Amino acid sequence: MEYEDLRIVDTPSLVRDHAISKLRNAISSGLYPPGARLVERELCEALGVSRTSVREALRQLQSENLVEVGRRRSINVAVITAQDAADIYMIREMLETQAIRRFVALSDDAERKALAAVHKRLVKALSKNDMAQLSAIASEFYERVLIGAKSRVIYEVARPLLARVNYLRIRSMAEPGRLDGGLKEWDAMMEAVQAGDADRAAEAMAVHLRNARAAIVARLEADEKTAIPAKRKAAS
Amino acid sequence: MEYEDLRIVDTPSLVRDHAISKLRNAISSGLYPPGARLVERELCEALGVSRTSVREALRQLQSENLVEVGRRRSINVAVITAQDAADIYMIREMLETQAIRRFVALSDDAERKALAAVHKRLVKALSKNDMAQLSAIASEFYERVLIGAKSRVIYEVARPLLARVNYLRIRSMAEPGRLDGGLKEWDAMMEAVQAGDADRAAEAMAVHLRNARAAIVARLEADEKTAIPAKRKAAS
DNA sequence: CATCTAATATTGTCATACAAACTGGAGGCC
DNA sequence: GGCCTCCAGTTTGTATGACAATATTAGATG
Repeated sequence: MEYEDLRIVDTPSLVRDHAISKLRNAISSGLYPPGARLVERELCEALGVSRTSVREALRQLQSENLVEVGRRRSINVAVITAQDAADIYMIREMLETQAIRRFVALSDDAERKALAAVHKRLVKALSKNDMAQLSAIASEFYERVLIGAKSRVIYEVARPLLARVNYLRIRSMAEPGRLDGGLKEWDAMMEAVQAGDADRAAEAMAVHLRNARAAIVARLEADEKTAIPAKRKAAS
Repeated sequence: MEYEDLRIVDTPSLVRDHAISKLRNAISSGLYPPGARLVERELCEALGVSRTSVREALRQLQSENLVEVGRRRSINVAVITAQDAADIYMIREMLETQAIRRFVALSDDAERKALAAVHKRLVKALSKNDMAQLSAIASEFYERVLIGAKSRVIYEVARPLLARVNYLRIRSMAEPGRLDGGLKEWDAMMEAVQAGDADRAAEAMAVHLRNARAAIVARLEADEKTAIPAKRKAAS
């Protein structure tokens, strides 16, 4: 999920970036669940960095809408409502259908091969019902499509959206029937990409995201109906 | 362009936010042109705040892609290529047509009235050929549409895109013929909104953004052909 | 048991400090 | 004169410590 830059030039790896990616992971994985309060001092200890760095990391996560400020200036993991999820998936559909079209048109051989490899791993994980693994691989698939589309802007806009729904994916894939349906969707996408058929690839992506959206929105709406939790604490 | 929060509760106005909005303005207005290097110490002096605050502000602007890190860690005002601009406008078209549809469906009377008022000011400024003014009002128009669409997600995704092209708008509107064409476009949008015709409003927005895109991309391509400036300094 | 008050935590901001990387120049060398 | 090297000054990244203004909690009190 996280790739170290292997570029020869320039990458003294910043403490801040490390902190950001740790926090992102903690949120994606659900270690810090939606609504959990993030206390600077605790994060300093947990990450072993100074408050300076933690604060800069938080500012960035804030811009990415992974965390939000509560009424009293507290920083909480962002809560995604059913409405939010519906909108995010709608926008993802717009962006990622466009992205996969460009992937078909612009990707080089290595990129297509790499995508196929990811797809293969996906199928394998799918057969094992390993949700966490599956979610991580799916993330990588989407991301590779975005990268192969070779548009800085599309990447910059779509990537944060991916990050925001990351932690929802595990649950959505656990919806009954979602797994099998999912398999066909991934296959269709991959096949269209390899056939170089942009229209079909885009349509397959659209179908996939619409189905994912339906599953996630349904789940969130069900959640919202049952529970209005007042406060949630972070996992220790 | 910048509205102070008038909410009764909670708004001790942070130094950091002040810094962010000052910097945003400086970039939008062209005071800090694309490529200009932003030196922390200078910003501290200019803004009269500590390095801590400046750095946190920069992190945020960085997430918003208004500034980017140069090869050796320097922070520069983001340079937008013709390709970037084309993509940004493509995405804006997707998002803002959706937004104006929702505006038509969901806005209340006050919001429609406010939008009409902005439109009126727009027309006035247009007749005076006051580009800077015009750009600011146009910004407000787009923003009000986004707000009236009542989708947190759409707003969060589209708003940074608006900010990124802000400084380009002045130049694009100066393109010959763009002004008059622009007037018709705005009128069409406003009329459709007031008629409650979502389809027509969306189409008008799409046409408007496509035209704006064409003007800006043409301008940027022309620029890129003539000059490959090595370094640019910030205005003092 | 409800409330008010005092002790404690948390956030926002500033001032410093210092290492590492980078920049620009002064001299020195050919 | 042109070129290279090494030194001093910049700039960024990070850590600390301090302090005011609020929140939150715990306690004391009726």
